[in-house]
Amino acid sequence: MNDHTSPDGSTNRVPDATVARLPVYLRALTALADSGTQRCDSTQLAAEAGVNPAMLRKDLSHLGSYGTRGVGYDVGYLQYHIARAIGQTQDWNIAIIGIGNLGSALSHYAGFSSRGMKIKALFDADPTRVGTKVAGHLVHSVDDLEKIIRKNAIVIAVIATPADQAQQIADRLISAGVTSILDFAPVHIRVPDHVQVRRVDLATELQILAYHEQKRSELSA
Amino acid sequence: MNDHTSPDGSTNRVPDATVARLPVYLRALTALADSGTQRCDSTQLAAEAGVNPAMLRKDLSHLGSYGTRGVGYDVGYLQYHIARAIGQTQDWNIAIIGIGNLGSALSHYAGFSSRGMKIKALFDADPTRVGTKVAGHLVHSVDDLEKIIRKNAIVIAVIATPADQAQQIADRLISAGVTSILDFAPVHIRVPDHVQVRRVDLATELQILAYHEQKRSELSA
DNA sequence: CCTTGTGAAGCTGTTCACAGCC
DNA sequence: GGCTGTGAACAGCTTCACAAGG
Repeated sequence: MNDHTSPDGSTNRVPDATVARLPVYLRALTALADSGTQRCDSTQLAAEAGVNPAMLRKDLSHLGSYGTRGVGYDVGYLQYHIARAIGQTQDWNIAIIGIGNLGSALSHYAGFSSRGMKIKALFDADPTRVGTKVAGHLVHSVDDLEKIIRKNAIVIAVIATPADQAQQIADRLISAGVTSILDFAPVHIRVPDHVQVRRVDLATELQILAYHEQKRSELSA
Repeated sequence: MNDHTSPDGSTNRVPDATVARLPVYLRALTALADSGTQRCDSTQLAAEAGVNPAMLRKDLSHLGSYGTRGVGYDVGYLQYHIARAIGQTQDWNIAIIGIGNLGSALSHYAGFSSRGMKIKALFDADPTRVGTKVAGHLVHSVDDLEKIIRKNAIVIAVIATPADQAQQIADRLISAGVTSILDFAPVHIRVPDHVQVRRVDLATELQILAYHEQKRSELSA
């Protein structure tokens, strides 16, 4: 037995790699639950999530002991405990800055709200977009960024602006209280230590695939 | 000195973690070049890319020895060699399947073509979308998938369909010759060993940020 | 003298294999 | 008997610190 989520509420470190997989497990469990499955073992769940069963068990062991030896896991029970661990029991208000093609697509994305991510404010610098509605949300002027972020106490924001504006927008978001940023702009943004940034680089993903394709074709040379 | 890209063309293994950062370095170099910088050292370039200078140097050492001790790197020279290493000297034809909000945004994304990724074909299952033009490209019926993929010898494809169609589309793509898939659908897709998949999960990225936000707020409890 | 390129050390993450428990 | 939970072995990645070399 382990220390995990101690009775007094003090929790210990879950490895980053594990944290990144917990939402995947949760999604896999939801899929099982939707298909009427009430119990599963680590092999099934791992297959659904696309990982090795040993890794799944090790990951879950960082949260606590929510399975039954010789039997497996109760889908609903495990679902609840993972959801709890990753903060899925509460909703998070988010803002999206830059309502171009990508920002607009993100605004429409149904996967956010089903995961507890509530879009609370959209911003754009283009006066022809300000005042329009996208996916049912009013697009605010970026001039009102600080005011609206503060008023709604938003701490998670998505940057979908052109590269040359990302740093400046990040600085303003942080000054208004944002402490987590998802960055789609293809530049590294500099932030203070207390702010976390995750970057998603769409072109880079394709370049990584292309690298391996190239290696493959070199073999036939 | 090292074995690296041997004279006979046989290359050796570059670590995956390095491959994933090479496009970032290339982008950083392009930014420097655009601002008129001709020479840089590992500290500058690493700062631009958001990594530790030692890691940058170690990464580059897997490609060869393209710097000058006591001086630094020639921007254009290094740019060329990284571009060469990741296959950026040729263009890659890609297909996008699922032209909803996300697929449409990806079709418009300028960052692809500037990185050598040429959109060659768009597909959708919705008859009201088939035949329309998105970002200058005709949307084909998914019925013609195999035919068009084969005709254009496309090996890299992007799946932006709903989750429940992703596996079936992947199977069809692979049967038509695709060997690299970028998957935006929130499910793990099963593929043969010779096919590589990279998954981008937008909601998961926000959930990871939320996890750390939650940890933070627990401290004040 | 300055910065690269790189062994070696240290760290993190993954897999194995089996003890523990139902 | 069978599956979980986990120590121990392993593999890969990052950082350090310095020798090599312009």
